[in-house]
Amino acid sequence: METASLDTAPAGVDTRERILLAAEQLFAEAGFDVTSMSAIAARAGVSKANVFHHFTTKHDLYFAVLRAACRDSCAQLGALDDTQLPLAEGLERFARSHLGKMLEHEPVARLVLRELLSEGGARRGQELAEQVYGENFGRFVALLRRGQERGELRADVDPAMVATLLIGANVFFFEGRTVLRHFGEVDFADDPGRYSGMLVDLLLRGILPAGRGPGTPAPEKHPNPSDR
Amino acid sequence: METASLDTAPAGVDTRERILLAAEQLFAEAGFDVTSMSAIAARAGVSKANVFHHFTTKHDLYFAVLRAACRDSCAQLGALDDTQLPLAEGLERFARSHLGKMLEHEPVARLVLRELLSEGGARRGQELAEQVYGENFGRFVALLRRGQERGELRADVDPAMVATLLIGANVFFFEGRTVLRHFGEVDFADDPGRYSGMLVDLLLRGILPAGRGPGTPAPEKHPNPSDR
DNA sequence: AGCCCGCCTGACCGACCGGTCAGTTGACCG
DNA sequence: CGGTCAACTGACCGGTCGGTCAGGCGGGCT
Repeated sequence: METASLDTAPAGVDTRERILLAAEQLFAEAGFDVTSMSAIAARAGVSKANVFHHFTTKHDLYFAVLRAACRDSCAQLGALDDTQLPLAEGLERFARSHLGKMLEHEPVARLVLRELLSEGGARRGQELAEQVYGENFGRFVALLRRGQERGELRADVDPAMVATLLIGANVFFFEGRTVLRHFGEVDFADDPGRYSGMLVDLLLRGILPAGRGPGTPAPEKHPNPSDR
Repeated sequence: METASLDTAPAGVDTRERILLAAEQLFAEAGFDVTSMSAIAARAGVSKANVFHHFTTKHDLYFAVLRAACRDSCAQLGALDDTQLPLAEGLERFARSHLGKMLEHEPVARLVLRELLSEGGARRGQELAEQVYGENFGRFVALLRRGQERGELRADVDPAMVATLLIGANVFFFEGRTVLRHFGEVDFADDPGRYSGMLVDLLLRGILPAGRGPGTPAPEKHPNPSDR
């Protein structure tokens, strides 16, 4: 059952990943404290003692899940800084991609966001987001800065501020959309494409140099999600 | 000990609020699941059984804390919609006030934000934020819409989107500042006044009608926090 | 063969959880 | 004075938690 002749279980290393998967799902659903090791073991189809055989402690397992999740979710965002797109298009592409990835991997995103609020954010959030997210943030800021040097961005704005604003808008949409949905004034809570469109539209007209409008004076009056 | 002659303990109703206060602090620090009723009782200086005498269940106590917290934090934001300020100033004032209140009542804010991610957000978040935060959001959007009718706001932007973007930026600053602090590119993580200034600057130049700049062509190159 | 060593399990432990209960106190009312 | 009731307490309950332990199993090395 382990000579790799079967399609399901190549070796004992497989159960380790089954445990990781089960833990990721359960942690993301209910959080660290509510999820019990017994439940993880049950979903993974192994004994609880076996979980402790692979991961010395509950926190150890949690960090392993967090690390793997961040690695996966970040690896997919790296392929946009080499493109020499005009800034407007690069921004739009990044915004859509970033929000899309969050929505696509909702459990993991919730897991990471919850970690931010967990008062250990000063310590855990530092080492985690610093190691993993800091890299992507830096790349994004560098992209903006290059655009700024090329004159596509107002000279008196802070690229880091622009990046923070865009990422923050996406994060808030992600975590607040269930509430936004019930605000009568909001009609974009279920349409991330439209949200991204309006977001970069708002952002651009504030970012572009004063006398320098985008190619078309009014690029899209009602940014429709027809490109999806 | 209850004839109101003493300065400390007017009556038995006082312990109820001591319990509420202790619960608010502990829930905000560590979350619902981690906080034990024993710990709440200990901090309140009463027996655990007494806590259960005043609140039938742990969830009951939690909801009481949540309700009181939202009531308090929202009551302070209501006094800005009657002002007939120019839009730019109203925006700036709202942004600063909103972010300030969050930072000022950090434990409560964390408590509410955590509730958003708690997968029951579809139900609890609805009834909670809909009842309490929906009102303020609506007032803010109405303020923007009035400014739009007066021509101070581009006609083709969604006021609800502007409100979402501003509030989202504030929320993200609040929950992310401990991580932002460690990004070398960010130098505003510890200066909410500067953040608000840059935020509305970015927002405004995207909001104002095309041919209609603010009173001064470049209102502030480096928005310094000297007004604090 | 004999041995070893990862992988894995059921049974178990002490600690702590949310919640209950019998009972004490003390103010108020007749 | 006795009776009532809310406020309050210490002791306690069943259950679950994270984590441990002794040992079974089975394949690979010598």
